Amino acid sequence: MEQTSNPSANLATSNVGADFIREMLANDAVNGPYAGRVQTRFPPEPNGFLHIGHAKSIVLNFGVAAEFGGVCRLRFDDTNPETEDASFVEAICEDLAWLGFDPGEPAFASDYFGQLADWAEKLIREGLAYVDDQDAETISVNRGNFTTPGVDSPNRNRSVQENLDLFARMRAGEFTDGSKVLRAKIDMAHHNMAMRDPIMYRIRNRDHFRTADDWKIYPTYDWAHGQSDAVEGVTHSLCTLEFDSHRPLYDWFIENIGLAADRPRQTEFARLNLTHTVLSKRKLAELVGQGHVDGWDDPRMPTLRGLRARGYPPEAIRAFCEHIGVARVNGTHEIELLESFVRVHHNRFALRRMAVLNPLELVIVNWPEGLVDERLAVNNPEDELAGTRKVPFGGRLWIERGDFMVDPPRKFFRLAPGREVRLRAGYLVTCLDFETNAQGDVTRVFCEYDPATAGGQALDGRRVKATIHWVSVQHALEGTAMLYDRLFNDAVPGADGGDPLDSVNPASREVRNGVKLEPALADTQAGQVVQFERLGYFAHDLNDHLTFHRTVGLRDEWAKLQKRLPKPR
RNA sequence: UGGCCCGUAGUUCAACUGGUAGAACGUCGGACUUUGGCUCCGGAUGUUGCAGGUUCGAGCCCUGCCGGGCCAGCCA
Repeated sequence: MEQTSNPSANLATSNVGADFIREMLANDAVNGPYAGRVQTRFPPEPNGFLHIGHAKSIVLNFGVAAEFGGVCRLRFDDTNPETEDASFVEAICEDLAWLGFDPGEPAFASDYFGQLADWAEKLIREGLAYVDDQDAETISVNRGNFTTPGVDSPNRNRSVQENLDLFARMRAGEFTDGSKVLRAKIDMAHHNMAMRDPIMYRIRNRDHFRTADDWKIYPTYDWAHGQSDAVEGVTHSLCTLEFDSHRPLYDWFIENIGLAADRPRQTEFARLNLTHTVLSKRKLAELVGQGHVDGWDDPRMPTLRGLRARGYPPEAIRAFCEHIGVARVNGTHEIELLESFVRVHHNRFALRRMAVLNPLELVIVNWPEGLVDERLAVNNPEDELAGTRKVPFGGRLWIERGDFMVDPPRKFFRLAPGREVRLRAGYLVTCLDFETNAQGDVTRVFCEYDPATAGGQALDGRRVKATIHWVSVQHALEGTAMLYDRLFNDAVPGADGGDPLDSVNPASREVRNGVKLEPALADTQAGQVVQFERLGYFAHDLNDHLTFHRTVGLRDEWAKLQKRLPKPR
């Protein structure tokens, strides 16, 4: 065959420095048994929602297939009727599509139950599988442990005829759950526990969401996965590191069934871990179950649905997954890196709006009574095509409480008595006075504006050190802001050996009602992400109008400075 | 305890397969700025887990330690 006609062949020499999987693919394109063909799969179990860890696998599997001119299929590993159901199939397809990948016509391991059973019979006939009557407990004990070999089951040497008969009756539903299993006959003394006569089928007299009551026996992961890969023509079966010790078994099944040289091969890579969160289905379920979050789609959850509600764009998630690459080292990525990708995307595309989260009233003492000035504000300085909008400006404005200080430290550039600042897209104002209540809290700030600075520019060229945002009191809409902090206080929850949930941050969400919003915010669509100027990116709630979820804050030099400065009065 | 996998800046990855260690994020400093954002420029950080060995030369090869992860579901 002429390799020059193979588009993948060119990649073989141009992938120096690529990750180990792409290097393998490039090499296989030329030297492998697949004639340059690449086929991968994304194999979720339909018993939970996709999270960002799955996104890494999706981006890898679909990405690599596309790069090498191959295909990647979505296949549901639906081998356990006890926990799986159709609603998850739908949710997973939705989330996959949202991430930017085509679920196509998904495949199901259950599509191959018939083929699997035929192959199982073939192994029985060759004396490589047997029906075991021992109960789960006994099987477990007899499997031995790391230092002691297992002991053979008394049923290990049943005749082929008897095994065939028993297996047929298992299929027919003659036995109760757990009373019998089909096991591969490999080696009870194998140093790899996965090879000590692993279970291929267990009896479950229970309806499956796709095959209904067709089957009374269900294949285990080990028996179903590699064979499903083989049926579909998968060349490279990419999975996570914990399956490393299962690879010999994956190979054993494939080889003993007698599949051809272009059979699938398993390669493991490190799963994704992120600081300040958890990515295990079990722990995620506990967060929901124990009420630490509102649900699987809570904006604090690392699920795709949660991230979507939080305002994380699929583009940023994909870019993050591509950036982190793939290796065999089990590590933990800093959540800040993901956030950085989120900021990069929104900085480019999010419309700028003004909102005041912690309002303080500013009165312009020389503002003409009753005058409303429609100021023109830029929608996105990073995108001229985003245009401008009008923002009403009056004599009473809400400003951020943190933008005024009675007795500011040297590095504070914002408003203070005697200080002049710019009101974004408005005017330059100088603070003349302020008012406090009985507790000494500032209740109002009095300023004088310079009428010659409309738009925010002084004709005499004088400069101000700060620009602050504002919302007209008279025109302000009231909304709700959900301010999120890390879900877990510990960078790596559970690293100390305790329960990861022990470090759940009880203050991971602050609900701020009565936030002041500029009128244009009324037009924000469900799910749309805007930048509240100087504060951060906020995603409009999917259902509640004028409720915004803080996606991520802006980088904040002042906040960093404050941490180093002595506590101000 | 046994087997397997893995150790390179704070973090995650590179280093053309043996030629003297780089990037991104973070961090620090500066420039610019109608967002203390963005952008731009610059700095710092490594005994390549440790100890030997092979070699003219080792992050790459060998040996031994140390540390971490995974494995004893009829979960995946």
